[in-house]
Amino acid sequence: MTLQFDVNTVTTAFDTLASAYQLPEVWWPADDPFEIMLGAILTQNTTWSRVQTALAALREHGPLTAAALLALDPATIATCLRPTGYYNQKTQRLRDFCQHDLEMGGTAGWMALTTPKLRQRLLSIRGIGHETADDILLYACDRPVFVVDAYTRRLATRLGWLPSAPLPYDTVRLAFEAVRPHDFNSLRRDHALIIHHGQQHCRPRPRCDGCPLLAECVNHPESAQSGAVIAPPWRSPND
DNA sequence: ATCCGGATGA
DNA sequence: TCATCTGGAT
Repeated sequence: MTLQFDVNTVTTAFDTLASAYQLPEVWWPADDPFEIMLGAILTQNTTWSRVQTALAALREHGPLTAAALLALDPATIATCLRPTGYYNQKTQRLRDFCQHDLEMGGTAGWMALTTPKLRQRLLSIRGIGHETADDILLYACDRPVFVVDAYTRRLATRLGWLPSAPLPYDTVRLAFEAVRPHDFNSLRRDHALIIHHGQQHCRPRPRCDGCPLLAECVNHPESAQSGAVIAPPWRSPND
């Protein structure tokens, strides 16, 4: 199929989403950058509400700082992280991250690095992959990066922007960064819009009723562009 | 490709 | 009961 990934197509879609959804002014609320970093690690493969529960539980045992968290018994941390799932794994990851935070000299140390160096350093930490690193860059460190998550890939594939075969993370990130504004506020909004849209309509099993992007979705029969498509894979079993 | 866990809502 | 959840390491 012919892919359409040009600035006009992408801009139109984001503008449509922005008109369709009212998002909270602050998408990622937190008291400080360190708390955002913790949240970025804990939110892997879980819901945001469960991360909030876990962070609240951690706060019961002391301030959310690297030193205070490392002073806690790992079993205590694990109990707090239980609602987020993978609690043993995440306890280790959280402690690893706290160790790195201390070595960096805290938030000021992170902020002093250039974006490429910061990303490189984050990716070297066990438990921080591309998506988590970019969440931290964008939301904790105010860097203009486009975060690529499962929602992004799913939406872009269904819209006909990306091939169904998975592309490397940075390939997708750079493709979006080439067509989106390079300021962190815009990119935060983009990410928030994609997540919200992915939860409301473009779910693993899509809810196309009322989807604001129907007209631009090559995978939808009612779309003006539906001629470009292959059989929508998710329609085969039932539905 | 598989493992790592459990809460929540439909 | 089933689907989904702001992934990463092996």
